Amino acid sequence: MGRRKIEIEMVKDPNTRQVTFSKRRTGLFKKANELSILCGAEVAIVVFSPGSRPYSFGHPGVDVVAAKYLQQETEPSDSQENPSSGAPDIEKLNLELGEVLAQIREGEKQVETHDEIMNQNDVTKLSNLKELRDSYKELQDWIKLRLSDIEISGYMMLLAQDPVVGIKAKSAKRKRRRRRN
Amino acid sequence: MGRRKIEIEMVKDPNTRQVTFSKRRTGLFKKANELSILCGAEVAIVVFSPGSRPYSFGHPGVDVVAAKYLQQETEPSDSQENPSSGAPDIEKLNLELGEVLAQIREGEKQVETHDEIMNQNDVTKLSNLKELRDSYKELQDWIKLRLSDIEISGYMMLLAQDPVVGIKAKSAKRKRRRRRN
DNA sequence: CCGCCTATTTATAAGAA
DNA sequence: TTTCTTATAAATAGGCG
Repeated sequence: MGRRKIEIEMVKDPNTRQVTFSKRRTGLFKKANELSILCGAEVAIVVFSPGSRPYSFGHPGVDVVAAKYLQQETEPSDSQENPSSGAPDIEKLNLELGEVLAQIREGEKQVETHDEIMNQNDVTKLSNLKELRDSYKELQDWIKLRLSDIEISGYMMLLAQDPVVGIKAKSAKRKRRRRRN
Repeated sequence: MGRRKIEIEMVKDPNTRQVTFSKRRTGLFKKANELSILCGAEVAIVVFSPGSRPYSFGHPGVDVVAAKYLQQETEPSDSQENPSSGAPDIEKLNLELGEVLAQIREGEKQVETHDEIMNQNDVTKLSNLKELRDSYKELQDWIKLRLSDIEISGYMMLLAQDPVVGIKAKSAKRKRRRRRN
């Protein structure tokens, strides 16, 4: 969304990368804020800049969202389960993965004929290849998004050990008055 | 960014709200993914839908980002501090808050003359009022974004108790081979 | 809830301050 | 690093299946 289209890949120039990070981080937080307001959703974000500087956003507060998450993971049977993020349909995912692999293979085959295409000076095929590469990249992104859904459950299991109980926070305002039943 | 502009406020119709949530959550995660790729940044997001269903995104993994965050918060003196998210310039924030309050007052004064404006049938003033209201809303959002930066430090303190040690995950594939040093 | 589609609104890449 | 501006690329509201 700028003067010109850019590929979604590591920005090489360190300076430009930093600028891009700043601008996009702002955009990301703004989106998160809008999501929380529009839908009454709770959001928590943590980001590390290229220089490893931490940034974050939370509504109504990162700690609140985290606590809720932990609690939910601890007792998923009480209220309702969450197949969507806790355990997305693995079967379906595998199927989709299979399709993706097929498409990737297809793409590789085309890449092998790269030289041939260049010799043919066949612009049409060349653009086709580019499109394919793009769609492949999109697929990668899509998969990553789906996979991240899986990872989270592990993450939560990870933190669910000793929930929001017995904290010895020394600066934050903790308003933990809930116990797991 | 759609057929028509919408105000950033709770979407009333539950059905529409859910749809909006789904679409925007996808968009948010996509943005997060792009940010991580473009800038080599690490990102972790946790979201609760209006129906309290959890969703998340993480690159290279929520657990990784979290661990790094905790570690950094635990020993901030070693590498470098982070005034940007840990403790934004309170002084500056207060100044900006003051300006905002002034603008709000200004806005309220204008609102008081609302009837008068209507009687005057002065469209120009009316649109001015609307603009002002909008900018006010934007300011609120902006402030919330800034304030959220402050909250995070407390959150990290909270989780920093017992990091990534002694997990008993039972479903996800945990690739935890890290110990705190 | 997911996909597709289109008219519009937003986000943002570049460049300069 | 934040701000501003402008030209463009992207996201998404509303509708339909």
